[in-house]
Amino acid sequence: MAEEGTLARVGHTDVRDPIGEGHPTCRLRDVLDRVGDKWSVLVMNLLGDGPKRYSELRRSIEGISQRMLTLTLRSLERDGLVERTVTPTSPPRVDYALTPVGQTLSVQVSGLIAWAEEHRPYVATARARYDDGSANVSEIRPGQ
Amino acid sequence: MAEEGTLARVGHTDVRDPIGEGHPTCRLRDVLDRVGDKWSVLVMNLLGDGPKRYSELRRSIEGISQRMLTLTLRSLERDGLVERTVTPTSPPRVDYALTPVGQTLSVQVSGLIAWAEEHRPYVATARARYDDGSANVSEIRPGQ
DNA sequence: CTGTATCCTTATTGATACTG
DNA sequence: CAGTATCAATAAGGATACAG
Repeated sequence: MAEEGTLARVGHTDVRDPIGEGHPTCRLRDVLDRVGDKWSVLVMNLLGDGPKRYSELRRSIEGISQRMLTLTLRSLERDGLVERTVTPTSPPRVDYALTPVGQTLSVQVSGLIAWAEEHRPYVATARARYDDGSANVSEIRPGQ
Repeated sequence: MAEEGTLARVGHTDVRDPIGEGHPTCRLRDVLDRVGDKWSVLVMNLLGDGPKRYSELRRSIEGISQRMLTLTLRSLERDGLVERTVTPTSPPRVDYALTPVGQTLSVQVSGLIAWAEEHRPYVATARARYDDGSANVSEIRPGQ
């Protein structure tokens, strides 16, 4: 799925699955791709607090480009996870909100985020330990 | 983070955060990257059923290359999420298992997967509807 | 069996400029 | 304000060959 000449969709495999019919891997791939791109979860999480305008999202996320915000939003909209509401006023106004189903996903996402916050110190320590002791071999349990 | 000349680590930002100190975005990025790569979650999920050998994982995942399996496993090990046990027998044997903390993550992952399975039909429908009606403009609520 | 090293292709993201 | 179009850079992933 390359950029076909215009704003392309964010990641996400198509509805047809690439490997085989009911292969368990494929079922999973769907969500993982949905949650796996760089911005979707961040956007979903923000929208979890309530509807927001395009510009609000843009400011809140900080590192995101217009391109990626639009791409992410479109993709979420396509999957029925967020709803886009255009108010064609003088400077146009567009609001985004989680759909009911989108909210159920955002609950899962929150769980993930909670896990992250709780275990970040552990992971940081583990990484330091790993990166440190990568040279010596004493972790293969010498006396066994 | 490019491939530095050898098997490089899978995704994952470093411990230092790239934007700013306590920026909320960065906290999240940690997990999202962990869960966001193509194979980590699949591996964690398999290991959720109990320890498995390298070759078992390889067969179970189907589309994965040796390279990516090793990369993923190393990365998970580095973060203290899986434990690697080498048995230096004649044909070497290596087992991988979730650590206690790894199991807590796998619980979150399961939630995500459950969500996926439950809402896949909805998402598929939403996509079809979106892709279909992309041409006409009647969704901007003409009568408002 | 369990990896590692390379090379190569493609996917993803960012920067920038421009439009209704 | 809320996008879209292009182009360029990078990162991720796969294929293949080789090694302990």
